[in-house]
Amino acid sequence: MKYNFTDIEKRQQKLWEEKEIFRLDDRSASKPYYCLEMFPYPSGRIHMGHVRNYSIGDVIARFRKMRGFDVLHPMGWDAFGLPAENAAIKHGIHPAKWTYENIDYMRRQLKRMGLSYDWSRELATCDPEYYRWEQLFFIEMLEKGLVYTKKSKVNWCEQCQTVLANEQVEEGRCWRCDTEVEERELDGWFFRITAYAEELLEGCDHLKGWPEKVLIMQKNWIGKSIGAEITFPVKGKDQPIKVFTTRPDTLFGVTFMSLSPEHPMAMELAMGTDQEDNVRTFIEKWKRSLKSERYGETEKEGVFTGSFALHPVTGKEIPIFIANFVLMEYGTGAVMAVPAHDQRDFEFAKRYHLPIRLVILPRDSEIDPENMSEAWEGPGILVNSGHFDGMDNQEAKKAIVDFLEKEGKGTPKVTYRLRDWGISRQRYWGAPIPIVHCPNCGAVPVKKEDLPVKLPFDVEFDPKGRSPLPYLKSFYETTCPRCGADARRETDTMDTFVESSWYFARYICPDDKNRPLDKDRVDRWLPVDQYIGGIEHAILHLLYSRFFTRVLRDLGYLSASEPFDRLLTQGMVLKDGAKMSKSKGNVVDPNTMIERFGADTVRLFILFAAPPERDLEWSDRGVEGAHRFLQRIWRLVTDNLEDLKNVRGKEYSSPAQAASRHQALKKLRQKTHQTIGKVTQDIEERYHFNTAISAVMELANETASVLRRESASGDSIPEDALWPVVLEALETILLLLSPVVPHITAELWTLLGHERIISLEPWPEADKDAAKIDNVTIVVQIKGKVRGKVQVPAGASQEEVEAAAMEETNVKRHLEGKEIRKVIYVKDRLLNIVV
RNA sequence: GCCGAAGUGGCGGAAUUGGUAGACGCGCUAGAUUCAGGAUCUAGUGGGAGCUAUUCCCGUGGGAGUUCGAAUCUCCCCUUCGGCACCA
Repeated sequence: MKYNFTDIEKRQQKLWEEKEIFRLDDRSASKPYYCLEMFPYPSGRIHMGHVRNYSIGDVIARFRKMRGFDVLHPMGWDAFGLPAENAAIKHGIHPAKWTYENIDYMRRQLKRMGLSYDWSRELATCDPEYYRWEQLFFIEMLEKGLVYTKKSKVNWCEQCQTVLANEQVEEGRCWRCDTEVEERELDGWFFRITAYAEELLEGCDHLKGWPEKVLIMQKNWIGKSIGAEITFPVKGKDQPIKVFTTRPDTLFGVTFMSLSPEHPMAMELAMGTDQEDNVRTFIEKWKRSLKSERYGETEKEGVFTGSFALHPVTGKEIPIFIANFVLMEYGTGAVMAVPAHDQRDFEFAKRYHLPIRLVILPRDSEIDPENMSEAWEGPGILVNSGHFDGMDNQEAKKAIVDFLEKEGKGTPKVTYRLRDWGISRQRYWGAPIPIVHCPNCGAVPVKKEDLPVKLPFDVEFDPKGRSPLPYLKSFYETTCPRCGADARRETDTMDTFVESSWYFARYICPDDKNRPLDKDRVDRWLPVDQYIGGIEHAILHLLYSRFFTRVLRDLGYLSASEPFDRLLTQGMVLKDGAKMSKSKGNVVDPNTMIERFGADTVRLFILFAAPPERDLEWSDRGVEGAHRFLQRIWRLVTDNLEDLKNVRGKEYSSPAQAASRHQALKKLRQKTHQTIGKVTQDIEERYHFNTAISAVMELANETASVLRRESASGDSIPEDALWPVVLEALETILLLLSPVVPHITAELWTLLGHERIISLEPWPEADKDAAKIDNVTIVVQIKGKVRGKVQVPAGASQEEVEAAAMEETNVKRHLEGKEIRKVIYVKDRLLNIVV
């Protein structure tokens, strides 16, 4: 019988669909398990990254199901986004049509992979029935003060004709098209993610099932700094300048002050001084410079303002500079400069010949205050610091802030790097922001009962790429929900990351027409037990989802604080050492591979070639190898089908009895049950599918070798003993492999005469007695070098093993004339004799 | 610059807690089968030495250390990848 994977896969998939075996009734589940993979953007067709992502998720979902869990395993589409609009401009096809056609095609592709999704829960985020709820959240967040609008400097991508969030700018470039980002002043809507900064940071410590790497990236992104805000009076002015510092201990080392060129007082300080022209020139030059020129480590430059601040403790005059390296967005836009203990201030002081005043003396290294070559940023003892002298600098931080606070000159302060999430996009293909701009009332939310604000379909696309919405009268012309006056509808749409920040919750109740989330149902399933996706979302999507979950919790929609209990970040799929991409021409198309080898082979290869978190090198030879293995399994069952089927009909020995009748069978049975243990552990605890698969390969090899020896040496093993043990081994192989290669195992399972679909079978349990090893090989080392091996019964005492070891000729040879000083014995493993 | 991860045969990788380094697969070599190729099967496959023995030496990026014993722990260095990047 030939392994006709095309027919088999088609037939099995049809059967699963007809019998709805992966459909879940979430309300009657007694052992809920939520397995989720990041949903795809319907870009056209799936790529190997998707294949890997979904194969990993499918093994976990199928495994859990066989372990008796009620598995929620949904799939949907992250369907809003710019490529759809670009396609519209380029090919004249409507974004909706383009998107839904892609969804249809990609859904077929996913189905061909044999993934165990409950397709009845499928959703697309561009569906008004989906985004209407998001508009509702927006309004409720607005009511709670979690949404606000402001005019601000934003990241603008000219190519995409839209604003980008901070998280979407990578090295000063657009995350999507790599265009250099410009700065623009624009009105925009913001989600107050900073209100949750502390909670999001603190939450990282409880996400035990997340990779450390992702948590560190999130923590860094939130960027908490503990310090103080200190007020410096300005000589001859009423208004003081506030600075933020994490080093209040260095307060007495302040010799000047640096302001950002964007600081509101920058120009004012220079007015009327002889520095006025210099400062104006400097600021103007800075404003003209590109963001990319300011970015990174550029030469420190600045200009004196002509004004002086007064040291809050000593009252000494401190020159105020404008400096190119001071960021307006962080802290207060002004810094107290301590050149002796901050490298940037040090470089600046050197360049402009400003005094350097040492106030922290390191304990063990010598510093010559006259000839410092770099700032000392380490710990030490305070000097030149008035009555704080002699104090440890860590203690001094608190002491000085306490002192300033008492004097009314400073307060403890915590600052975060995280900025609020700008969600306005000047794009068409997104969820409309449910706001109306009224000349009398200002920005007014749409009435909840009027939701959704539907995205209009009959639009003309602008070849320059601008959104058509601001030009579409029928859309923007409206009346104020509050006063009824003629008003203009908001024409920006929401960042598509908003949709993906809560889709995992909607999958639980996609059928609910009356509310976004049914709390009772949602609370049973969230957080997601296992989430799987690419590392590229380490900050973006994963941070936004964590934020959104907390918002929904505080709006009363659900109880969870975290969306994802465990997170698995899979590595990339590479070809010839590089990420697959059209421009490099190293793309391997999943379709081609599935046609040539079948979905099972592709799944098997991709899971076998590397552990999931690591990058995976695509290898055509490796795929052939995976296919060969499946062929072997196929033959192993079909070549012996009659004998195997006979086992149940005839009065054969039970596997346990049969094993006791022949050594080779005992060994095979032992291997069978050991493999169950190993595979279960590898999948359940470690997600190391590669080693799980290799363990099954070993069992298959052992089974084949028993059969081969049997046929070669005639009838040394009685049939009624052989076949029960071989059948047990083969059925175990099928069950253990079924989450990985569901089609071939299902087919063979049926051929062996089983009525029930293999995916509905319980996961095998290892028989501890059968798996037990009775003889172990103990390594005998002499001074840590292997000199021999001895066979002893498992659990043998040190005396027994020593006695056996002394019989070994090679061991004897090495011990000759030497004195045994010490013997180390590790039970069932090794004996080390030290001479 | 800072933070993090990784470095093991010709290749992908294994070694879960410090205890036989190289499981499993790919590739390669030889043989069987075959008209041939492919497929399949069998045996071998880290390097070196060798009185061919149940042998010895070397070997997990490099160097030191801890230990009876280190791919695994500690310190220093090198390389690659990822993240952040003047965050006061």
